Amino acid sequence: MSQETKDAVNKILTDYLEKQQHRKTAERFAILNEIYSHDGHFDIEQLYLMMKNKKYRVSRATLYNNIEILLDAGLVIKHQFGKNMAQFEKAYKYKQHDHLICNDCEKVFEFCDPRIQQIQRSAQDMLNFDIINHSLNFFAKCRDLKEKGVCEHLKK
Amino acid sequence: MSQETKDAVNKILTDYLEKQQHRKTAERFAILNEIYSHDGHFDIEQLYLMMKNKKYRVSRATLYNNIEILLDAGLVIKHQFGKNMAQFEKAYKYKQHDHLICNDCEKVFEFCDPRIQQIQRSAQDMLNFDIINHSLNFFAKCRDLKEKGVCEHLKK
DNA sequence: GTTTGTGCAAATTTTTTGCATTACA
DNA sequence: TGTAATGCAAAAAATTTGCACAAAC
Repeated sequence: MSQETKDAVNKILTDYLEKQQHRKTAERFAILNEIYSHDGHFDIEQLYLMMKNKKYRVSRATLYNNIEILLDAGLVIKHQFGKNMAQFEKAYKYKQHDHLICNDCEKVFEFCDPRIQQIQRSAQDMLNFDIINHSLNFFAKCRDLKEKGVCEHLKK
Repeated sequence: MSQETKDAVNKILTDYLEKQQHRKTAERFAILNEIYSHDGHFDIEQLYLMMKNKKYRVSRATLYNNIEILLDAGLVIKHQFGKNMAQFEKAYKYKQHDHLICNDCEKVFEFCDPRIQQIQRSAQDMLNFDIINHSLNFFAKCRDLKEKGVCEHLKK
């Protein structure tokens, strides 16, 4: 990640922790750093393994505790793609996108559609909420698999 | 539920089971019936408890197995509202809707917006899939709680 | 110095699996 | 009758909790 992004997310976390009167521990910044060093989705176990052999090895309990803080600070977003295991993703300056999950091979594809913002505005005004984030998942079957019996995704 | 709906979903399940060459067991129809006897969201444990004291008491394993069949048959839809426990809901002739989850009290609100269908069409054509269903969740903070310090939802 | 946060291991919760038994086809 | 489905209990997977120790403030 770029140095600007790195600085920006560290500042956001610092400000958040001060505002919430939480302590600025080394682990919290190490976790944030690790998350922002990778693209794509991850779960707690993957994050644990990624950090395990690096300078900062943190316990799973600490990861579970701090992912909540990062979620609340808006630095991470949480996904539930149908499996019973939460997936996460960095959120800062990472382009808004949603997901299509293949029912056949379970692969996750991304797409963007600005119209979701309009739906969001309507919903929050109707129900009198301020929407912090959203999760839109489409569950689908591959046309190629249905029509030709094979598809590109299953090969990989 | 109305008798027509009852008949219709039983027919859908019968056809599905025949097509898939799965057996038409009493448990499968009992589970379907129980699900269509209630409105709202439920998890496997609640379904288990609801059936526990009735004429059909089924094991949790059977519920887990058969909810997959009902999902695949399009008779039930699955939600993940942020907790690590899947929630389900009947799907047949139940108006399409999505959910807004309050980050403060965890209550779930429903809303409808036909524009989601347009997004769905764009996404499936771009990625070459046929979308079977979708899940759109908004996570939000209550304006009343923020502005007045109290909100209607927390009282209940 | 106080108190929050961390690490570890144990406990809990949710879901899956193995296997003997039942019952659909 | 052969085989898929069920029930039960045990196992696995994911997350939470309790407590002693470490480290922010």
